[in-house]
Amino acid sequence: MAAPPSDRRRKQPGSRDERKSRTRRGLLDAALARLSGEQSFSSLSLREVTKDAGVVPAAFYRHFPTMEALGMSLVEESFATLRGLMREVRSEPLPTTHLIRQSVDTFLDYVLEHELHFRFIAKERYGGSSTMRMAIRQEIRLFTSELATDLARMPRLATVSSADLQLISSLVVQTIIAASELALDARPEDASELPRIADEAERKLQIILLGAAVWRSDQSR
Amino acid sequence: MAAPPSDRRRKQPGSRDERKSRTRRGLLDAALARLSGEQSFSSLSLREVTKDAGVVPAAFYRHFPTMEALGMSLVEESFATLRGLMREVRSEPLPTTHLIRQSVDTFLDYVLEHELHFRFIAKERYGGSSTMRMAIRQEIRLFTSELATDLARMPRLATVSSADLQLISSLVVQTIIAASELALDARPEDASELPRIADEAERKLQIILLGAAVWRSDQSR
DNA sequence: CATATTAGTGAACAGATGTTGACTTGACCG
DNA sequence: CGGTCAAGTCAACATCTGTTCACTAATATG
Repeated sequence: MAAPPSDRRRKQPGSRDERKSRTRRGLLDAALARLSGEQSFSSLSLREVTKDAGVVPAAFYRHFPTMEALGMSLVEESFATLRGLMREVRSEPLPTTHLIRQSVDTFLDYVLEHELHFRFIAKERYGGSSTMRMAIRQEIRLFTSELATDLARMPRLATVSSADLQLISSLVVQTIIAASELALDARPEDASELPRIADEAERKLQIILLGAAVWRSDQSR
Repeated sequence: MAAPPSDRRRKQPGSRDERKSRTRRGLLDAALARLSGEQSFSSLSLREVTKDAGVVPAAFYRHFPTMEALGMSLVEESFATLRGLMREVRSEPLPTTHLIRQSVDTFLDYVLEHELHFRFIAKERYGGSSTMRMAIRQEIRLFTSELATDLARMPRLATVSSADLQLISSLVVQTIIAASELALDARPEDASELPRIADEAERKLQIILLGAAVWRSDQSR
């Protein structure tokens, strides 16, 4: 008469470590999924996360001491994927024509591919706790510096000082971030929206690089 | 022997409407104050707001149907003050030298003067509900358009088409917003931080305007 | 002056929240 | 094989949440 024991623990396969890191991923993914909606991280509850991950609330503490810690992990892994993009781009030969347009397209594609991570960053960049904000700002600063060394290789920026390169890179980054945020909010039903955003970003970058090339020589005002 | 009745309702002066709008302000201010800390709007509870405003939770509904409505009021009044700044600036004669630097300083001063409002906007610009985000984006678009008409009066931009002016204005706005967000997070104990932020913004704007002036003539690539 | 409005009260509710402790049960290792 | 370790469970807790309802008392109105 005894029915087969309805075991709620039914994730069978894998060693102990594998199973642990799998539910850890489950928690991170559950949080990311929730954050793609209307909620912000600080309004996200531990219980919601564990529920979506298919785990009891108390199990959360086996993986993170607090929600804040989970948030920091999300920041870290978001920028880890971004570094992946940079490595990828650098390994390929640079296009000689339409370099700006191609870079914009590549970046925006990447953002949409990792939509949830970038949505999270966009929200927490200014909305999160101060430790989170500082962590994100630090990562962006790092990204800006790396981009600056890439910009130095452009012929028309050959004569620019490294301090000015930093400035220009910061302008480029803030422009591409703004475009990313628009792209994330673009309604998928309007297919013309994304190219328009890319167009605008491209033109902005052209203006910036144009100004940068004249910048030094005009230093005297 | 009867002590004077310890009336909890003790905001005496004013007509009924005055008192109503005073507690309404109290609610708005309480929310703003809370949001200057670590919380985000979506994690702000109705009870916290009413408690700080010195009013019982149920009284909230006499002023707003929901927290979301209070948030929209905050958006509205934040940008109302910003329009105030624009009117102010336009009524004064434009400085003929250091125009960019003076504009940057004026704006950043204004941001710090209305710190709480701008902190709120910074957080909710990407962290809030989609209706809030859209409202903020719309207001920024409006601001961008108005700035574009002002830019048109600059001698070196006289030949620029209105579509391009819009583009340039958007660049200027995104730069000044980025500077504002940095200024809001500047540690007050380091007095050198604010001028550095203003310096950076000034130089960025110079690059942009420089590029804009050459832009049209370079249209052929 | 009598009456009607209405901002604010106070208590109660059903539900959600973070954190705890003692427990099970399967994988690991000697 | 037998003991240890740890991921996950379960139940309980005190606290906070939004919303409701009937109420009070002061202002406004006719």
